[in-house]
Amino acid sequence: MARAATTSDAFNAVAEPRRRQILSYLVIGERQVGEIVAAIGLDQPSVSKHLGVLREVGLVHVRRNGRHRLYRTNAAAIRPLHEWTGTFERYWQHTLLGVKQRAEAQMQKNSQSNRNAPRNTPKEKP
Amino acid sequence: MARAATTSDAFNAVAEPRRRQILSYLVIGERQVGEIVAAIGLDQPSVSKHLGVLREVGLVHVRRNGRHRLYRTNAAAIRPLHEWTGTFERYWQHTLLGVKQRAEAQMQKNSQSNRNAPRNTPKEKP
DNA sequence: TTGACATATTCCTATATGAGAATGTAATGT
DNA sequence: ACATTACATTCTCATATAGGAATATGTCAA
Repeated sequence: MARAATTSDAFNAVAEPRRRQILSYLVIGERQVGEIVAAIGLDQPSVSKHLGVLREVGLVHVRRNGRHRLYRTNAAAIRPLHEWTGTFERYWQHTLLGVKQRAEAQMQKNSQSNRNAPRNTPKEKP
Repeated sequence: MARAATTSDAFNAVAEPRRRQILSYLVIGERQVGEIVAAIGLDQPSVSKHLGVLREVGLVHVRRNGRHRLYRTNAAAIRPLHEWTGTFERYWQHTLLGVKQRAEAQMQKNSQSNRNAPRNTPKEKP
């Protein structure tokens, strides 16, 4: 069997980086395709195709307004992904730090208002 | 350009359902490949290949023990996915219910200890 | 050494991309 | 009616699977 279709579920649809970009962009509010094209920096047909995939799995909603189409992110469709990844939360909390150290880190965070916080988990050695 | 490799990042690796199954199974603790094969119900070579993908993106760790290899989920590698999906949280909270109704739902949840809670977001009309 | 067991890798093939180019379609203005 | 604007769709192609079958590698036991 080949790889599952990108339209088979939200997990597959979101695997493509440009589609994640589009979703992040469209969560702020409705935008027409031309705006997305300008914001993402991809040609119009490619954007339309990505929007087609997102539409098919329900990750975006469309509304027609004259000759424009207004897209917006359907955040609710992302929720299952958040919940699945969330089932691992209690495990990664115990991965790198001991309980005591995490408590200290928490206090730091509370007092220092968390500036320059790294966005992602640091890469691990291969 | 073709589709990005499954090994290009955690998003792509996790798009495959069997790999998600494997990750959920291996988060409990170390298991050897034979156990995974039995638990997942897929032939051994396929499981080995899925494990190879998960290894390459750092979603699992391996340890050799005699002729067995003990795999376990590296939950920390799932965290970036949880965080990305989490950026949409405040939007889906306002999708279906008004503030008042959500408050009521919250009280119900607190008093009733949440039995028979649905696992996923219900499907939407096509 | 030889054999058995546990995993990994290679080869094969049908299928599905994502981007680029070209074209189709619908709505609006004049 | 016609040109223009705003999107969507179709076609082509290089590339990457996922699974099945077969085979290779590595480790222990006798």
